[in-house]
Amino acid sequence: MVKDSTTEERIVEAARRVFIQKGLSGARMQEIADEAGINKALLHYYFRNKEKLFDHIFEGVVKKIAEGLTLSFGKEMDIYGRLGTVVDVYCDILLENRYLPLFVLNAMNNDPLKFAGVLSENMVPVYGNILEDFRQSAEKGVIRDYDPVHLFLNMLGLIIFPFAMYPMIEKVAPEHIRPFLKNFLESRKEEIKKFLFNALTPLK
Amino acid sequence: MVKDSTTEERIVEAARRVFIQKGLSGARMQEIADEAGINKALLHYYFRNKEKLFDHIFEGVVKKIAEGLTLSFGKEMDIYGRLGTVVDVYCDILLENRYLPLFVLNAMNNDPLKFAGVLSENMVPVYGNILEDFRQSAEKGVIRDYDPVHLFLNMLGLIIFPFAMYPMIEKVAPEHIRPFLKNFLESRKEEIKKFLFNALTPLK
DNA sequence: GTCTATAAGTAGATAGAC
DNA sequence: GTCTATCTACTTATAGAC
Repeated sequence: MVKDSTTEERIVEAARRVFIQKGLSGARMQEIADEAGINKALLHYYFRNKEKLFDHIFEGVVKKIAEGLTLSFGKEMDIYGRLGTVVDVYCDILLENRYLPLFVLNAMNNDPLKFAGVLSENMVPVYGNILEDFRQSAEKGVIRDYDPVHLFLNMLGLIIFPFAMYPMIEKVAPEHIRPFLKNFLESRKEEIKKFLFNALTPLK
Repeated sequence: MVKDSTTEERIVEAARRVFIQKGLSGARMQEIADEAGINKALLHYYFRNKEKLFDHIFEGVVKKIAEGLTLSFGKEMDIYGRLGTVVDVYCDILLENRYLPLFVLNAMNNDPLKFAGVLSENMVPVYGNILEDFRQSAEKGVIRDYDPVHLFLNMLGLIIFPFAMYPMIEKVAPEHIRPFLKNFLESRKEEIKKFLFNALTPLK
């Protein structure tokens, strides 16, 4: 509980922690209130009900991810430079919060029609960009010929899945291998790029 | 509700459907009872409480996955044949139930210490096998030189992640592209193998 | 084994004082 | 804005008849 911040900010931070870890149905308003150092009534004063609070958190999370990715799109690059940046930025985001993938997937799974709007609104500009790059690069022969959608999902899987698994790996890892785990996640960036680029580079 | 099966069987089937879709905290005993065509009291008669019922379902799901994978390990093959089989079998399992990845990940996330035992007990024999194969093949130069653990996670990400995303894609897809979606998932098998093998095959 | 009825506890939400 | 106290509804779990 950080004291020099507004009540609303503290609520949002607390709610983010709890919702991200436990999901909508698993989270308790009481726990969020405790984390924020206030009481339940005040949660309702600021956000009316649990659902609205969750929606607010979800939108914030998605916007932050999209924003991080968009910022990395400024400069002109070839496809490999660009994908390298996507991998790096995405991994950095996930390194900071490893529960994000499950959080987003679960929300989408529970109420797709509701959250699809938020997600596509924010992510389509980013993703559409990459897809178009894949298409053009394949045409020019700069990368091997894959279906762009498959290729795109392959990349997301390489980046996101290990982070989605990580929280559980971390908790069940025997003591003597713990020190290696942090390095392991850090090294994923380079490993993903190596693997991805090997699959992409034409034989010629 | 299938009539010619024991009550316990119907409970287990109903519970599997509901738990897999909604998770532990999202599932309601009432809904499971309704799905099974019985009443709540009977659930408790057979499984004492919600937690024990969930544990039973989780173990069954993990065992079934492990079993499917193990069966495919009978015959001798080179690494590419073997990985091809793993991809095919895994995809077939996930095609039948696309909610499986999220279900397992969430359970592990909620209570890692509890479910780690079940998971490692069943999966380590299978996964250890593949890891060892990676190690030896890299040594022999049959595949490129990757860290086996990274490589293994890469493969899992390629296979599992798109299926984990699929339920939501399906529900938000506009009408006119629906017909393509089923084919898309089917075609993942071949796309994964193509991508994976391209990344693995040494340049020489 | 299966049911109805109900107990016991929990969670989200509100009323109203300060 | 923030609190305490409380309401209402829901959920798991049990008691007890058949």
